[in-house]
Amino acid sequence: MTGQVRTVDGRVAGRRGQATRQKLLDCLGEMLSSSPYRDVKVIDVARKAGTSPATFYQYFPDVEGAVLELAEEMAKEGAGLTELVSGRSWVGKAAWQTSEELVDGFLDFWRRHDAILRVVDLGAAEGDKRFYKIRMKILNSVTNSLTDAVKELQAKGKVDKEVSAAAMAGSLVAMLASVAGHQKGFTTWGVKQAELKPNLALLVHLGITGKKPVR
Amino acid sequence: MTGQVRTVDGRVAGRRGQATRQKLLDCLGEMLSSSPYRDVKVIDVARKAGTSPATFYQYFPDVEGAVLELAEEMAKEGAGLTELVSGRSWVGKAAWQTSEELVDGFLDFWRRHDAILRVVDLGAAEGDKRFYKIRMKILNSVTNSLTDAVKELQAKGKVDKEVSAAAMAGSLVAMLASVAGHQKGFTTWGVKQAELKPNLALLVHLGITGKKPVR
DNA sequence: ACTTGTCCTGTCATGCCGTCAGCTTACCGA
DNA sequence: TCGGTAAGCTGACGGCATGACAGGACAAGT
Repeated sequence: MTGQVRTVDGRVAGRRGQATRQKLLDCLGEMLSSSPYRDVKVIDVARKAGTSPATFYQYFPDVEGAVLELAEEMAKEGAGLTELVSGRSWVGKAAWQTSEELVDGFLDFWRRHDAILRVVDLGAAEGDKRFYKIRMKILNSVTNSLTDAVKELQAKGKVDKEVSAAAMAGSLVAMLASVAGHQKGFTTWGVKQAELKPNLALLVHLGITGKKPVR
Repeated sequence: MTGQVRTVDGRVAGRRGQATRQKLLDCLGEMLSSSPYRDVKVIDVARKAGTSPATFYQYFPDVEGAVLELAEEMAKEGAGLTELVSGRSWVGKAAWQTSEELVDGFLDFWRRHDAILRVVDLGAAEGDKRFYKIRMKILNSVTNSLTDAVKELQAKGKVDKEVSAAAMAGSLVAMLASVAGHQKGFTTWGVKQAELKPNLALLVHLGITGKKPVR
């Protein structure tokens, strides 16, 4: 289904080609971490990878195209975030643990990929469907699981029927994503990581179960 | 305090100068709404304003500098967001109304300024202190008020002492900002505005008071 | 009309973008 | 071993954005 990796002009990439392609992607990732997105130039990425701009254009249509590729890679790993929610219990003490682990896992993932996620976020906010799709792919893995959790609790009568499961899950995940994206900001401002996490977990718990946690 | 408006080379701008400067800012704002940040070029802004690139550089060091100016303008208006929280009641039915109005006001403000806020968000996430400061200026007006509200409730013994007021307020505001930034995304996906707002209000209420709302 | 200071633009050097033709390298079958 | 073929890379080029400057246009006061 994925087919082979192809160059822009249609050739199939061999071993060597894939290597340089990957090197370009790696260097692009580094550049994104170290300088503003607006200032990342093809020529810099190429230089950093020890090759020429022309080579870059052989594998990617432009910087944006390469970023999409990078984001795609990350999204695959992001699918694993589902496991932070699915199959977990949202009752009693276990619910608190579930909340904490979800927050932990989420913040960690975001911290590891903050540079690319920033750009994906921007692209999605600007209305670019390709970026939006990738963002969804990552967030949905968690959102859907959370939505199911809420619906299940509703079925048992433990949560008000009025609550829209999807909206609630979506809002919580958006919160996590946003806070994760500005983690550095929070700490610079004076809120410590140590008190940030429990509060996020508390909000998640409140949002899903509608009750204060039992610790 | 603000002093006079000055050109890059130090001259004070007169009436006519201020007009073209403002026109450039307006056009920049439009461009930001209609095309990706990365693709906004000085020459396009200048053309749209019916002037030349050289004129642009007389008033702003670069695109980023002009965006900062635009953001500064918006931040002034954003200070008014405080009134959505300060002096409101967080007890009983009134608390629900306060929550709803806060969400309403916030989403509305964000929708009106989404293009610039996107860029400010990006700049802040990338670690640019100037953008970060502006973001804080806007969010703090709400965050501080919310923090006070939580502390007050804590003093009355209505909210657990363990809760970090600042972290809670910060997380809620981050959530609002994030959801606001992806409003279009939510609707495209299938969550309607009508069910999004009550759920956000519910989360705000839960976060601040720790209780389910009385409607 | 002349001066003064503000305001705008033509022009130019510089540097990045994106493309192409052409060169080198690796692989493969005869 | 020897082409043949496709993959892989780059130098070079026209085109366009950037950013600096000097000089011209304009308004207001004298």
